[in-house]
Amino acid sequence: MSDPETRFDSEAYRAVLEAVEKEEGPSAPKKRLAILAALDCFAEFGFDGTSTKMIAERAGIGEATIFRHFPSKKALLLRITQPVVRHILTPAAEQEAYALIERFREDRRGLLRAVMLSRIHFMRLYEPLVKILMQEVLVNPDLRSVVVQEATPLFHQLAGALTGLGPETDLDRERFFRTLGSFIAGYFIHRAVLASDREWSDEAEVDFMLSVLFEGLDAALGVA
Amino acid sequence: MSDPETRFDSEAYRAVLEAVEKEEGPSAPKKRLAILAALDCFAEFGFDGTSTKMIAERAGIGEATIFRHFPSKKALLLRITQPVVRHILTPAAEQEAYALIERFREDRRGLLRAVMLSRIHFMRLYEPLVKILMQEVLVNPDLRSVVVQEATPLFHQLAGALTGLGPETDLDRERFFRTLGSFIAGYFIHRAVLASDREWSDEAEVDFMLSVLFEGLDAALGVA
Amino acid sequence: MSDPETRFDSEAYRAVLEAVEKEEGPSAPKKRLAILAALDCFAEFGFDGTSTKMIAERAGIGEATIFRHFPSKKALLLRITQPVVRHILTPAAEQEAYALIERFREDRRGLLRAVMLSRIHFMRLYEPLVKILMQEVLVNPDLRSVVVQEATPLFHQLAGALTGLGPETDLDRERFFRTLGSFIAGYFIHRAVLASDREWSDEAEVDFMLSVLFEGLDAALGVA
Amino acid sequence: MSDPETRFDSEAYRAVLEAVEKEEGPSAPKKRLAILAALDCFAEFGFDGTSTKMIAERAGIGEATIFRHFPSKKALLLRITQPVVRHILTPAAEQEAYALIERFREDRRGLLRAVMLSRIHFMRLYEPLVKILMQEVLVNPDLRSVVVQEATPLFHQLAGALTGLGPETDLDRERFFRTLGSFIAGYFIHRAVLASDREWSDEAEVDFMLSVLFEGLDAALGVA
DNA sequence: GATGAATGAGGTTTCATTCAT
DNA sequence: TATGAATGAAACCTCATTCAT
Repeated sequence: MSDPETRFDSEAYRAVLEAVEKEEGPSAPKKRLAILAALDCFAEFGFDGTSTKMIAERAGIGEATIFRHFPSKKALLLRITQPVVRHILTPAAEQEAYALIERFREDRRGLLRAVMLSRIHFMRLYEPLVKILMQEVLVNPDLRSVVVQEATPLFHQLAGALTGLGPETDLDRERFFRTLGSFIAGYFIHRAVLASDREWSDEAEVDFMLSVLFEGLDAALGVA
Repeated sequence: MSDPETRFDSEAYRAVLEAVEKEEGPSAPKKRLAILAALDCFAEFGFDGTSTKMIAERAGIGEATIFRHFPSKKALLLRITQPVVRHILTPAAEQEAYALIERFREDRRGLLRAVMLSRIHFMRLYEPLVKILMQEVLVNPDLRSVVVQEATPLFHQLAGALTGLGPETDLDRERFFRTLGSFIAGYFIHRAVLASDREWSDEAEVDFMLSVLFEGLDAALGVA
Repeated sequence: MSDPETRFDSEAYRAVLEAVEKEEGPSAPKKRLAILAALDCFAEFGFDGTSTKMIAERAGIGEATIFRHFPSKKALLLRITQPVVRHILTPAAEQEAYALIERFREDRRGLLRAVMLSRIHFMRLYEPLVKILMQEVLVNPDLRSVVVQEATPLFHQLAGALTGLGPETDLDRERFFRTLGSFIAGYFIHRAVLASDREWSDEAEVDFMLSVLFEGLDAALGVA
Repeated sequence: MSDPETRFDSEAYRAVLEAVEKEEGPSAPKKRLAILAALDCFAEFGFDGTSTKMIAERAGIGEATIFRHFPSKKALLLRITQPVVRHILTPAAEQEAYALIERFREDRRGLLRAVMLSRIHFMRLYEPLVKILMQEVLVNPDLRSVVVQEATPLFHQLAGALTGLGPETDLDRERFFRTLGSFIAGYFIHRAVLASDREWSDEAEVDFMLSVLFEGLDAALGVA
């Protein structure tokens, strides 16, 4: 493996680090390496599939150093994921949502487009972390409830803006957001896991989805 | 924990057993218990989060018995998942696809409805196994390629029947199936992971999705 | 590996079987296979390096069958080695020694030659078993004392015949037999372990050794 | 068992440690204990007859500590035996051989005497290790080839010095060294295994052997 | 702050052996 | 007689974590 100092020099890793340090203050250089290597390993092998030895090796540090900075392996996971889930997913997203709602006041399609693109951008930005979350959510009830709790208010806020449309019920909203969430999740899974080698235009993809959503499949296929 | 003999007496467990035994021949009673307990644990804790001791305890058998029937823990995972992925997902699904294509010759919407319902039925039937697959696919390259390999021909077959519609390209097909796949995956995730306590009508859900797909979101919300 | 029925069809294996059956009476066919496979494995991997599973596989029988015929793995070892050590090494050798002593009454060199050739023949005949003994003697005190006990009377008997020669002491005798034993053991080790692929003439080797013993190294090298 | 710190305080153990540390650098104190205890156990029970738990107990350390210093049990064996076989058996012996050859230029008997005494001294010095080698050489092909490889050049070198004597052939040399090797090996086996309680004078033994070798058995027995 | 050394607990797997058929 | 199934005990080895330096 390459030099640990340069190995993690991509946008994704820097973004997670930034989020973590926004909560914990600036960290010692070896702590940063530990965070980045853990992020990398958890995403690749899963939490239980990663040993602290692997992290230490990939970070180029001693195994004991990890425990200087984090009380346990589980804490390391949470100290990496929570800041991103909390500080990034929620408040930033909420702020952003306000701004978008303001900007696309009457333009529902434009609003939806902006939301989807921003969420896809987010997922691309935090790709390794999102992979970790997807795995852990299936297995770790704590993390599951954190994600659900943090994400729902955002959903409800958007719901108000996006739907002003005739006979809506809670069931409808839920269906609507499930549909929206599915699009995004499915898009990410496809891109990140199954077809990670191909390059796509996010904008074209989103426009296709919007065509389907607003005009139906036939129209979308005719248009795309 | 309840009596192992009756603990796994649900449709889901029976279906997986049947699929496994179709490949390996009928198995000794304790081997069956091992399979079922492993299925249960892997789905609940993930592969790496499950110890063979846990499986043995949940199955009510000795730990060594597992290794009489499976050469390793990894092999146990594959011998449970592969038959379902292979014998169930593919040939049965292909056969079924033929029948459906025949039956809904001119009725694209009807065909799509039938396909979605059957896939959702499948996911419900093999729920624990599907959970395992979702986790492992993110982490286990072997299983990943098995899934991709087994699933793609089915996709391509359906593509021919479902799309006969103006200017199609490979890109369109892919988008179309990603959209379809996302719907189903998202639906399953939502149902199985995030809102596992609620009861839904699969039919109503699918009809909503079809409305969106064929007539667009507004029409769907107005109709649903 | 080849068919177990024909795999062990060599002189060495037949000789051990014969020795065992002389003590225990004729044995069931699968018992014979167990004995032969055990002989084979013990010689190749050592007693502790051989598992009952390996024996069963090499014999083409079920693992449990071994325990039908032998109460334990250790007993299996003893029931193979003891008959050969007891009934073959000792009484037969003693009888043979009598005969040789009679025949070579005045011819010490001829007697020694006959003894060495017969012992080398014995080691060749029971090659796998001798390998087993060499290993176990280093590790298994029981077997060690059995071998020492069984072998010493034979040594003393020969001593009387071979040495009638000036100032002998017990120390001399011991040295003499150590020298003799070393020749044979070293010859066997060299042949069986270190240079198992080469073919030698036992007679030429023994004649060389005898030259050394009776005339000294220079004479031997000049003669050989 | 006695205190591990003092248990292994004999020349034999110190010599092996020194050889190992010459290759690997100085080792942590518990690593040294692990090496010594392993040496002890392997010599007493054989490699397969020794468990890592036994080693840990005899060393007075935790079982896991062994695996911090050696990647596997097999590696532990090799890391103990190889340095002795390599650094001691070969280069030192070669150097020594040069010196002896120089010193006993015309005195073949003196040279042979010195070589035998030095080899016997070596075997006494590394007694437990030599026991291990004798066992493993019969069972472990890796070690077998290491020993053969390391030992042959030394043999050939000595051959040139010792034999300058009329009609020699490769066959003669081989026989000669087999004879020599047999003497030494047999002497060691007798001393270490079969009659470990008795005390001998190495010098008297060697002189007896040399008498046999140079003047023949009768002369030797008359002289000894 | 950083780490090599150390380890108890626990992981997967193997073993010799028993038992039901 | 023969064996597939079963297993407690123990094998080798890994893990997350602590501690002395």
